[in-house]
Amino acid sequence: MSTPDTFALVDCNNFFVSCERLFQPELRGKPVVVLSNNDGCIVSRSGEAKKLGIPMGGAFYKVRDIVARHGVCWRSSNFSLYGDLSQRVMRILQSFARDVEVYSVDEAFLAFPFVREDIEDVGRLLTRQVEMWTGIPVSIGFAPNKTLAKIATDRAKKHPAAGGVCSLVHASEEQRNAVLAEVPVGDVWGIGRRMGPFLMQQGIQTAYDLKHAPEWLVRKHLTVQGARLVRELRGDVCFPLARTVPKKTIASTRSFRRYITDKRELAEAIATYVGRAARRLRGQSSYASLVTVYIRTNPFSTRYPQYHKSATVAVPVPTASTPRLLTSALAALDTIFAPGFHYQKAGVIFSGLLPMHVWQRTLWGEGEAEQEQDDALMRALDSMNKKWGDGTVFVARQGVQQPWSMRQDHKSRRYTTSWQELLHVKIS
DNA sequence: TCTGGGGTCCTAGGACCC
DNA sequence: TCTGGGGTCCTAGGACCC
Repeated sequence: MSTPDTFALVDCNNFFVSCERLFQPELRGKPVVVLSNNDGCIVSRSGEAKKLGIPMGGAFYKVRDIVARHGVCWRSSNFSLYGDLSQRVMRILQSFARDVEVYSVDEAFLAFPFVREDIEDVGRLLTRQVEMWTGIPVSIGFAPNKTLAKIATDRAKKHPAAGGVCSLVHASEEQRNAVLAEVPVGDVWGIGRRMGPFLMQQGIQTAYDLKHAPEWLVRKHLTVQGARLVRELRGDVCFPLARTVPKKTIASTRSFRRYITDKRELAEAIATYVGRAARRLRGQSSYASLVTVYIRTNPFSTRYPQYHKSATVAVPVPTASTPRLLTSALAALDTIFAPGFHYQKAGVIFSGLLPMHVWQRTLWGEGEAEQEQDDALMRALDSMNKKWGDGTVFVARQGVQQPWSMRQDHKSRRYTTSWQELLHVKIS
């Protein structure tokens, strides 16, 4: 594939809040926030909530007073709803461009093999279409590469008069420089918490400064990824559109509703996470060869002593079988568990993933029958859970009560993915 | 009382080999 | 007396993203 001539980034505005508003019109025009798992952090804010100074990613309990004073509405996160709406948006984008990279739940890069004069009209058509068909407002930025498209999209959001569209495709060098000079260096895609302040210290305040950073500084202090980023600011293409490839690691981690001190409860949580991650592993037709388990106390706590540890074990034979992966995970837990601590979070990570068919081809018959049996059993389990709902069949070790499972006090219904929770509309 | 979850990529440093 | 150095592979951990 030759290098595309135009890149676009489509970004859903306040995505989780927009999803909640779609089915709860009473939330429109009000300050709204959506919280992370366990109702811990703020992960999405409406424009009204941003204006109140509620920080993105901040701890919810720290802004309780603002919430009370201004009547801010809040919702626990509802990922099955967001995932479903995300897919609908992405399908529409795929009808606009052949090359689409779904970058995250609320963002996608598009590539076009042409440069057109009327690209902003295309953008307006696209944003209208998405909003009309899904109810989700989006912004779009066009540019000659991904890094600049990201900047264009941010600009589109800041200047709503332009209809949620911004293009840097036809901008002259001077115009582009003027735009870059308004972007703080820390807001550039790929410059984070550590590099941002460091670059500022070096006198590099804006994206424009970074674009013109001296070569020695780029080589000495930026990673290869950082050097590519600088080249993209200059207009080169260093980050091509990525194809959808299988994940290299699959993780399931959660913090608990309350502290766990009991090893048996910790094992229940681990078993639950193994089940969840193993299902996603099978979803991409992979086997895992390594299982990592980690446990930790609350790093913010000053009341209790700190402890965190992880262990990685190789499974005897790469597998996607929940019970076999669980055996390895519990063995790993045995090596790291220490009594007397208040555990706040645990996680399971599968790595060393390989495609099932590749593995099976290299198998020499040894263990093949067992593996086929495992796979058949898991297929049956997955299809039952798909048919009758999650949690119909599970490994007993997961526990039934799960008193440690996460807190979600203000969760909206699964309007689009659960028959029991479908939106009922009265037609008179 | 209460601070998320799931990823990718890169680098440094140790082990090992010749 | 004087005890190398370069390459590769692996892993842990950091930085960054949404």
